[in-house]
Amino acid sequence: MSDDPRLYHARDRDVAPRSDHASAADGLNDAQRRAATHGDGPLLIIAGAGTGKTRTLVHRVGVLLERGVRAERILLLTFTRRSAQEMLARAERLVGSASRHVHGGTFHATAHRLLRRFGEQAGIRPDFTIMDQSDAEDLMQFSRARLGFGDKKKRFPKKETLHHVYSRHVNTDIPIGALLREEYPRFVEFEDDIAKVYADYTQRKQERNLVDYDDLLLFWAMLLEQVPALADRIAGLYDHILVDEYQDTNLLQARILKGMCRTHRNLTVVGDDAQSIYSFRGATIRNILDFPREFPGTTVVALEENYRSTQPILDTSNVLISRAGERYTKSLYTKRVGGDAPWLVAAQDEPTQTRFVVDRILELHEEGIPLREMAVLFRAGYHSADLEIELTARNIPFDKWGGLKFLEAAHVKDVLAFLRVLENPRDEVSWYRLLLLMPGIGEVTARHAMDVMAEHAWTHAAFGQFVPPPRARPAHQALVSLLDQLRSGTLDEEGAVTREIARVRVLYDDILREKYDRPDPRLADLDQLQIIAGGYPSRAAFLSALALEPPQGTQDLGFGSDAEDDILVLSTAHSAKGREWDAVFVIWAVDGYFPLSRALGDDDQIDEERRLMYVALTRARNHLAVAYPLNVYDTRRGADYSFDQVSRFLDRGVRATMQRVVAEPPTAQLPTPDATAPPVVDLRALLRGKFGSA
DNA sequence: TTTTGAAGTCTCTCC
DNA sequence: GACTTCAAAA
Repeated sequence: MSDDPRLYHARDRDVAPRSDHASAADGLNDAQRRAATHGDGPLLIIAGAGTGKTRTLVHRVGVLLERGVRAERILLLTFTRRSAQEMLARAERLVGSASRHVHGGTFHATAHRLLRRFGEQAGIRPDFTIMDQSDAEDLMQFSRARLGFGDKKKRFPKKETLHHVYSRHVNTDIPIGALLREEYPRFVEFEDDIAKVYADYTQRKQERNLVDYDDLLLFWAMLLEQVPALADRIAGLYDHILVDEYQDTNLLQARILKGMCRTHRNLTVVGDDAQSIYSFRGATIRNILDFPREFPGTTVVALEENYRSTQPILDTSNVLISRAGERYTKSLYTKRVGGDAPWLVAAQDEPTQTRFVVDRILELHEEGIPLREMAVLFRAGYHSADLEIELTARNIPFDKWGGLKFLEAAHVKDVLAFLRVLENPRDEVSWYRLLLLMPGIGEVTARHAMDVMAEHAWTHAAFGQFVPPPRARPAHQALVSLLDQLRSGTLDEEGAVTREIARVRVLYDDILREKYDRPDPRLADLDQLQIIAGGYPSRAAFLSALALEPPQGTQDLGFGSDAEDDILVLSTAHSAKGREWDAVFVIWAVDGYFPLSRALGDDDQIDEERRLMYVALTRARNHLAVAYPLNVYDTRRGADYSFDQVSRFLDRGVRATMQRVVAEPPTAQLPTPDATAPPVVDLRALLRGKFGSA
């Protein structure tokens, strides 16, 4: 729950004692020191890629502690759980255990903690369930259907679209109509109906005690802006607020920061406008560009000396980003000497590209670079499919970041639905999901069951009151007894959640085996889920943490990482942010892939894709290779083969900083068949025989 | 009337 | 390869 210490404090670990004479400001360059030792008042740190941003922030925390600021009065907001942990761990190494009580986490996790604590006084029941994005979309679908927009009289936006627009509206304050005109002109005519769906959705959430991601931020902002008594208490919790990756915050988050700084102005934000890559979720570069105006008297410090990459890699990156529109102009430089120009690798087709990357990885590995010091980056999760097959075939261990998440897998969500219904009997989304799993229960029966439960005020016994049609009776029976069994269990006991999942699986595993052709990997996922559950003190803590701090994938779960810690990383460019590797490969640098084709019409989106490419390139320390296949097998475009162009971001100027390499096609050629010779084996005849042609 | 199976339609990024 | 839409079976 909110007190789960793992989320907010640095992990306990051995700490090297600090010399009494050292200062947290030691070992920094001038600009970094200016930022770290800045006194009170707003501070904006413009930090280019690889310029020691994290280091500076960590040292600033150290300096604040040295000045006597109490750790628990410092709030460190980061973008991902990983960076929160990393920073707190580093702070602890720097200044010792004093830093252990610094509060750190993502905006959403922090909002969650505050809402559990203060929400009740603002009408939010403290036992709310957090919906992830797809849950929220499902709930939106209920509203859509209930209002009669499900019937296909006219093209009405899909639940994903409805949710996307809703979310953007909440995060950006842009009116619904404007969003529709901008992004979905064909739905402008439905504006009034869409507003009705949103009203229903909002009410539904309240009745069902559900909270979506956007609500977490929205309620936080509302507490600060509209409930003066609570606002003072909440803002009064902290004397210093530090925000990482500020370029990826949105208007709502900026409002929250403003509210949190009502009693003081000790706000430090760090960001790089050139790395803003989250506008799709409402992030706006304006936050960072307008910061000095919003907070008059801001001190601005720019970090431009790069400690990560070789100069040739920076040259390529600098030219690439110089094509972008509005930004804080800065040019990265390094004192590192030498280094090869990045490679621009032309490959005939995808297999050639794959082959090249794998061969080169092995080559570098031979030269002594561990696999974990190498990464392959791409625009979208599915771009690595061919590579994953090849790596598996050649026994190269890899870890994939981004893309399909463990928790988004249908079978994991299924099991969680049972737990969520126990936790919050009004959780309509989970009830629906769970009911549809049961044999003999379909959409109509499920709806009916939920109507009955609503009539009985969603009490625990309500489901038992429902009289199912004959076909569904065994399923109903089984469910009722399972839920009774689970509810009679003790809650706060060690390992209770794991045991609950085990009980659910007595029923669910059979359903799963029925549903999927290859059930084993999915059953293994559920084993993993039970293991993760073992780490949480209660069901509520488990469910909340899962929504806010999802494990990246099976490898994140503590398995494998010890047994095989030399693992290659495959990652989307988004998930790679904030990380660095000795050698980086960017694949699919092709127009339509990177940038993605759907961004092609829009200058702003193209700019964002360009920044994303910049993020990818600047992950590399010593070796950088950008590969593009010339011929693409792509059924989406109608043709089996299309001849593609190298990404527009690699224009003449950028290419001039790179060296060209031509990937050799895979050498293992099949022998050329002799068309005139008779077939050695007539497969068709064999096949006919196999089925005993009549 | 309800459920289930099959064909058809796309495919991003994350808290 | 996952999810929605459409038609057939119980």
